[in-house]
Amino acid sequence: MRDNPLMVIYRHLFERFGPQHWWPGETPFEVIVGAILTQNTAWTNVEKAIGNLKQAGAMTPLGLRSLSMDELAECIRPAGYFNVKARRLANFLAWLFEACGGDLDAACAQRTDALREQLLAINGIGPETADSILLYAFNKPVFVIDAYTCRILGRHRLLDGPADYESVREMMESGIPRDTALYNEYHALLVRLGKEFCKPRPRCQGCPLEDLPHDVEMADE
DNA sequence: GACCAGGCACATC
DNA sequence: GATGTGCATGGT
Repeated sequence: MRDNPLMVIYRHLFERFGPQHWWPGETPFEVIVGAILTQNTAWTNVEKAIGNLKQAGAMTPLGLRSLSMDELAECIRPAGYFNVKARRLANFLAWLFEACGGDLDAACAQRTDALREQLLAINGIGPETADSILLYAFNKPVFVIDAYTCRILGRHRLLDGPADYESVREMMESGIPRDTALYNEYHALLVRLGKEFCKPRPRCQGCPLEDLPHDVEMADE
């Protein structure tokens, strides 16, 4: 395992950045709401929307369900795409109450693959959002793949060209020990690295991976 | 003012 | 099946 490039990257990142303590949410429900709100959106904007929801007493399944669509959209306006995301939150809630009686523990008690399938069947929850919920709200060992992950792996020549979500996920899950805490930390570290060094226009000087093989010019999106 | 941010669904070819 | 487009706010 020492020479596994994925674990080499992990060690570099952990040594440089330390534990990230993700996900920034006080409850599993808040993590789920955040996962939907952060779709293609900066987290700073999501925080404002979460603050509005808390102020409205809507950071529980019942509380959120009591809001009208207009009230919900108004609360989450700062997170962008507010009409779309209001519908997506409502879709998630509808599933939670219909399938699990509004009880997240009941949802969590299911097999991981069955739960993942149900989440993916909800309109507005795609693979990244589903896996973020599984890992960070339900503590299931599912590796979350996002744009940063693909970009970083691509630039370090660990992907053969553009790869689809599932194949990248399988690569990560088969390449590192199946461990929820490790998955949690690793993904958070990749996002941290991505935010600081691996934007579409990369800034590689000082990057903790700058001594590893990489190619900043590679077309990767 | 352009670019970017922890995507996804849907239309079109 | 692949590719393009709409959705929207706020920070840099």
